[in-house]
Amino acid sequence: MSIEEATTPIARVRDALNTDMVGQQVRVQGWVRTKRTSKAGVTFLEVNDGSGLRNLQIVVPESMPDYAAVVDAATTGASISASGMIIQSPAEGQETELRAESVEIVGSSPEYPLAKKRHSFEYLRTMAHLRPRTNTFGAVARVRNQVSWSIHRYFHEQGFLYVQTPIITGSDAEGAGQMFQVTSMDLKHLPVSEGLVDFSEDLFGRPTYLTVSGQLEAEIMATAMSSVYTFGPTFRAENSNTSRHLAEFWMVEPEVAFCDLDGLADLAEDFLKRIFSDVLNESAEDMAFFNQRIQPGIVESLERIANSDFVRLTYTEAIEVLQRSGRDFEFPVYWGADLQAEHERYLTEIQFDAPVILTDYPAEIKAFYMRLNPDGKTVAAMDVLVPGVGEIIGGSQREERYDVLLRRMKESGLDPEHYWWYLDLRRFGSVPHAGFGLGLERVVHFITGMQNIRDVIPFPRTPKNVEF
RNA sequence: UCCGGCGUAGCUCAGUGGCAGAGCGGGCGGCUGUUAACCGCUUGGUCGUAAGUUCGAAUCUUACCGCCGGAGCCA
Repeated sequence: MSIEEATTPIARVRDALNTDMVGQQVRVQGWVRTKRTSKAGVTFLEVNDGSGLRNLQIVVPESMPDYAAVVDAATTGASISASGMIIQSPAEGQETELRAESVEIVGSSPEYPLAKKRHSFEYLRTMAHLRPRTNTFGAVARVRNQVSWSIHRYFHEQGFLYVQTPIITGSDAEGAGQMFQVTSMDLKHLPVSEGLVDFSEDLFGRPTYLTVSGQLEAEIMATAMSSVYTFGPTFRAENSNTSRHLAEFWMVEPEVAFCDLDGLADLAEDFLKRIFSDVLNESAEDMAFFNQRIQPGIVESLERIANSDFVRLTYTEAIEVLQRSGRDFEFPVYWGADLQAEHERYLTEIQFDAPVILTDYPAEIKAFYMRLNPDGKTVAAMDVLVPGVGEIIGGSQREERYDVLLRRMKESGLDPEHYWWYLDLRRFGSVPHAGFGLGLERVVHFITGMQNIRDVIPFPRTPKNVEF
């Protein structure tokens, strides 16, 4: 590389596609998507660097030094660095192109396994190290980034404090499924005392687990800082084999002091609408791609949702709606039964065709920390259901009354001594508070219209899948 | 974990008891300011693994492994 080339400003592909750049001398670095050689003495390289969906066409003239060698090595997948001038393209298909004066092959790519054709998502999952280089997975990565930013921005603007809750926890029943156990002990030589593993030998001196939720710790922070949220990885050791579950996923959990269930539902609705409109505005190109190639109508659907009220009804009302529907459900509908996927789907896809916020579930089917309603049989719980994906948010007003919480804990078979600090929050300045959990992947799943949640996280962890 | 479906060329799939196939990709050649390029030729196989039935198995049976879809659990 000459000194002149080294000092040429680097342009991202996304910027080089802008007609404002015409006449600029730039260097573009990226990976070759396709190569087309014309015998008229010119080769076209389409290059992408992840900055956007569209590729930059680099026109390599035969007169360029090392033309034959460069063109030979610039195969699909190769990384290159090209210098030249951005010009207005004389041909159809793109507004600008780079007229190369020099092209350096940074890394060649013989026998690249991803052909220039459509691959099944199942096959691409076996190529998780290369699939970010495809249009679909590049777009997913950018939308996921946009959603993450939007989440932080929303809460920041609302005056929430971003707090970090632990990933390793000593609580063995946070109320959300099977947990992964964490240990530093040698599993081949476990210290055993009276037939049981002696955890006093373990690093923490007791059994520890990967967190399934940051909620309990977020409640601690909320009862000091008022409005907080966590945003981090969570883990479920369930043997779930579905298109909607992961063993490791990212969850956003706001927790708000001096807030009841109505306030929480308002927050959830405002929050979701904001994410949807942000993505539509700021990832328009990628969303147009999903709309065209993945799920026709998804853009219009998101626009409608962002601009209309969510349907709100209580569990009891939902049961009545389902019973009146005349539908022959596989699982019977009666008060006290947990709603099945088919019931949720009926409500959100057929009855209302909109997001639905269901509230006030029977206490028996919900967690111990949810606030008992005055009727004594329901709790102030809330699920937000969206068409296609189902439950996207689960939350509740928390039980702030010491005696009620203690009783509910015992009824759930939990040892109050393990939750002494959680109970303490109800002894010292207790306050009504509420919070919810939103699965990042569920949101991206819904927004992109991708069929499988394993395709909206770069490195999915599911049973028997941890290669990358 | 349960139910159902599927494992055949690098990829997507056809072949359902009698010679192992197509399209795409790869290679070679032609053509072209090209752009899902196009045209011709060509390459390419442990039919998931193991056992069984049969004169003969990719095809039928059994077990196992893997993948996909649905259900449950949930976000």
